[in-house]
Amino acid sequence: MLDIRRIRTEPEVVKAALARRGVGAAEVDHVVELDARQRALASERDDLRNRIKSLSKRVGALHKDGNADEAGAVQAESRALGEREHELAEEAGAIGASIRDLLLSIPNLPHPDAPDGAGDADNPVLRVVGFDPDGYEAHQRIPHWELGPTYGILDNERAVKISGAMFTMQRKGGATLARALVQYGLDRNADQYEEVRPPSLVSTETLTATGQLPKFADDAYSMAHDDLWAIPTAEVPLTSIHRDEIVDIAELPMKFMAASSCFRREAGSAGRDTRGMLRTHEFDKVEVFAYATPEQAPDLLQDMVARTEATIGALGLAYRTLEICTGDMGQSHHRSFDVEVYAPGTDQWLEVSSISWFADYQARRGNIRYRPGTGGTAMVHTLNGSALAVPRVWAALVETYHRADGGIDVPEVLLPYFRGQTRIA
RNA sequence: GGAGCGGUGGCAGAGCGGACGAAUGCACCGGUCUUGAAAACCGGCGACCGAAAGGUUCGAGGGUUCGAAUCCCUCCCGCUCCGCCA
Repeated sequence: MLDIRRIRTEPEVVKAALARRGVGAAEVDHVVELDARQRALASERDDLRNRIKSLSKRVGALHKDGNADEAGAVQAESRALGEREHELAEEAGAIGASIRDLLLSIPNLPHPDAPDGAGDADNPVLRVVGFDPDGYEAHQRIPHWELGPTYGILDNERAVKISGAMFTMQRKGGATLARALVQYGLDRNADQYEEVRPPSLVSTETLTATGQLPKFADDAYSMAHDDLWAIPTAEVPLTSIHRDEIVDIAELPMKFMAASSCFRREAGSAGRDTRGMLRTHEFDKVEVFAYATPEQAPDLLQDMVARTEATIGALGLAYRTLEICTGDMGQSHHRSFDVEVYAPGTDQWLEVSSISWFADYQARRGNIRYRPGTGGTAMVHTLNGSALAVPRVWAALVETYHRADGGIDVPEVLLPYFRGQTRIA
């Protein structure tokens, strides 16, 4: 959510920033217009309330003096004002609600340094690490959706029987690999991040704070009987840990990490990149998250990117890092980077991490504040990133570590999680 | 799910129709004193909207009233007991 005061005082700046994302100005103009009306009504309403208050005090005083007649007259006057006040309050409230609805749908402003672009094709590649296109053998060029069933470590046919299309099931070493990656992802960040095991089902309010609602309700699973949604990422509950609180500036930055299942309906993407483990309705992910001051945020963002790169690199996988251009940013993003891993069998760069700085966009939705020390309160900044998203890393590992003589090796850094085994299969 | 009790400022906790944005204590921030600190004493101290005047805010939303933290209704949350359960 953008700051309404900013929209009010510099609408042209806001519109120009939104234009970089390809977003039109109609909503901004509408907000400005509604805001002016709302404030005029509120002012009139407040004036009436003030008069009603003074009249009521006089009624009390008059009764005390035994002057019942005059008290009755004042009561009648106050009652009339009250009717008008009620109308004004209702109208102002309704306009206020539409303003909020509009604000919730307007995306965040991109960072000045974020590259301009129309879509994902315009995301600049910042660096490519460990990639040699000719460095892969024929046995590494077999996609994981073939290797998986061959070695009995991926059983999607039965996952579909159990739950439907786009669900996966890992077995034996494949299941161990999925769980090992979760543990590994947490261990890589335990030096600085507090581990959290958050709820997987959250309220509408919680899902609204991060930006999934109201606009992207179709992308999330919801419970029929309760006001609950299945989380699409641990970012959602982590962001709401301090919702509606004023956090102590001395504790910033506050860093959390969590492993969770992530649930996504993937509405509209059926049949796209859905083979094997590429896109599934449920997957595991380790997420890192921080509340920070605006000053702390840029360095934290870079640190999160560096951590993810190191985590992937240590697995012996090739990866590349892209910055997300204005045309490809998520609604809540201020500045964003993706890390993609190379899967030789699939022969694709697979997005395994998205690391983003949200500025105060989510904090305003969630009312998460701190005291900057210059008087008053300010919204915190939020950042988060995938430390390790399991399925695509799983795919890249299985393909990369497939051996010429059969079998799949366990990457060295994952050996501690494999109960003494050195083979995934 | 049923019964009972309860939700008030950062925390604890009074108030239960009329000057209540709300006593008191703790915490916090200034000051006096002190070499410094503690103690003591003095003063300050919620948030939100608004340029200001002013308004909002006692779990949320409705209602009664000239006037609601206080009365009524609905909902949400917590605690205790019962039921069910990994």
